[in-house]
Amino acid sequence: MYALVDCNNFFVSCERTLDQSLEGKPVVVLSNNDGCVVSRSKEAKDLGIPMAAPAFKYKELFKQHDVKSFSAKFELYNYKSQQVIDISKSYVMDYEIYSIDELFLDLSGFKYVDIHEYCFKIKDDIYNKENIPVSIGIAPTKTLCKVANRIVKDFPEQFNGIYILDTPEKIEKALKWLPIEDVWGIGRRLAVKMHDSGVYKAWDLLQKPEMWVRKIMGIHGVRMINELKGIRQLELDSPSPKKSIAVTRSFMEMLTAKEEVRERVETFGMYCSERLRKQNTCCRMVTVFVQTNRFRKDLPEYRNAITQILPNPTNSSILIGRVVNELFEAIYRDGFHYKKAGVIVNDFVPEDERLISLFEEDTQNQHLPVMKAMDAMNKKFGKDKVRLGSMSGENTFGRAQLSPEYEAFLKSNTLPEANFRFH
DNA sequence: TCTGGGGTCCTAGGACCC
DNA sequence: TCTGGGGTCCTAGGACCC
Repeated sequence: MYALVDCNNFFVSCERTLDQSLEGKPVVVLSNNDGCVVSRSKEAKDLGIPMAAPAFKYKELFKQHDVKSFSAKFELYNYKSQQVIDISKSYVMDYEIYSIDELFLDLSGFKYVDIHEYCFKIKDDIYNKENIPVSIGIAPTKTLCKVANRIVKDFPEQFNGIYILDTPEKIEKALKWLPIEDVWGIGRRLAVKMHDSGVYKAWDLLQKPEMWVRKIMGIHGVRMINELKGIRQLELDSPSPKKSIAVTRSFMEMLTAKEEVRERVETFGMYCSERLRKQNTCCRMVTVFVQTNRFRKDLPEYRNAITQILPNPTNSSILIGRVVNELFEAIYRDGFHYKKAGVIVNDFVPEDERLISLFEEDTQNQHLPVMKAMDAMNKKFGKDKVRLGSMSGENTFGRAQLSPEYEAFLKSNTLPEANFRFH
């Protein structure tokens, strides 16, 4: 059996560890620029605030019901996440970190242990030490763990945070209850196709011929069906180095000056380079994109992206910055109101296995010591203390004022690397 | 006034090879 | 008259996840 440990409304729970008085009140956490809602307490959900709700549309409601809202504090969330992982993994031999607020535990080999009781101990331990409430869903496959977790959350009084989905009878009952769109791996598009074909519950999908599923959903669908039947198709993954790194942001205000956009894009490129060096890889591809505000139908729309394959893999901020600049020049058009831009790097090779083109000058190795020194100084003295001349050094992204509790937290903790998948 | 920021995997089609 | 077939690699786009 696997267990899925899922932190309840994780970002909000993290905020509550800093301020106990938030307990029992409606609380939301907002994305960058305080744009939209990314985490909601139960009380906030009950007020009808949907996930990803644009904050400006709900301002009145927030005021009316005294909803507390916070800007995201990712250092805090990453730190708490690591604490939860450390506690959970101490109970098992094998585990998989699935996201910032979820991890799978391998319970095979626990034949003679009362799994239910054991998972209660994990849950209580996490709550006692870290003040983070979790739900645990237990089942023979990952997909069924997700279902079990959903059941825990939908029937809180009945299950008290833990549910085991093990017998065929329980599985059948659960799948006849679960809407198809809530199955792990069914997104918005597939949900529509499912409804069109009369599939409304997870159970209905199992009644469809395999060929049909294969045609509509590809190989995912076949795996999904087996997983729902309790036949294991997905193993626990061991942590793997990233295959792409992206730094993208929406701007607080729309930008019309070329140099302002350039400065941001160059900064994004530098962040990408830093993250490449952190995992000791070089990239062979760089992509730059810019776009206008797609919600402003009154303004002309423009979006473009361009990718360059590098002759020699690199993680030098200087070399990547140069490429980013060229690409930016190639796609930037005057006369638009830019709202968002980003840099994405991919196609990685380990730093020490680079194959060098014979015909292109390669200065990566000259840059590396300087870059590593820059990284070390930034680590010691704070983010962006040492930077390239092209960066303005201004804080270009908005963030609300930090609470005193959070300032205290930042001072008192050595923060772990922020390399989790989001959420 | 104001709408997030990351990631992964799969597939179809084209280029190219013999 | 008649115009191969199989394979790989790459890329863009689409789907999904949190």
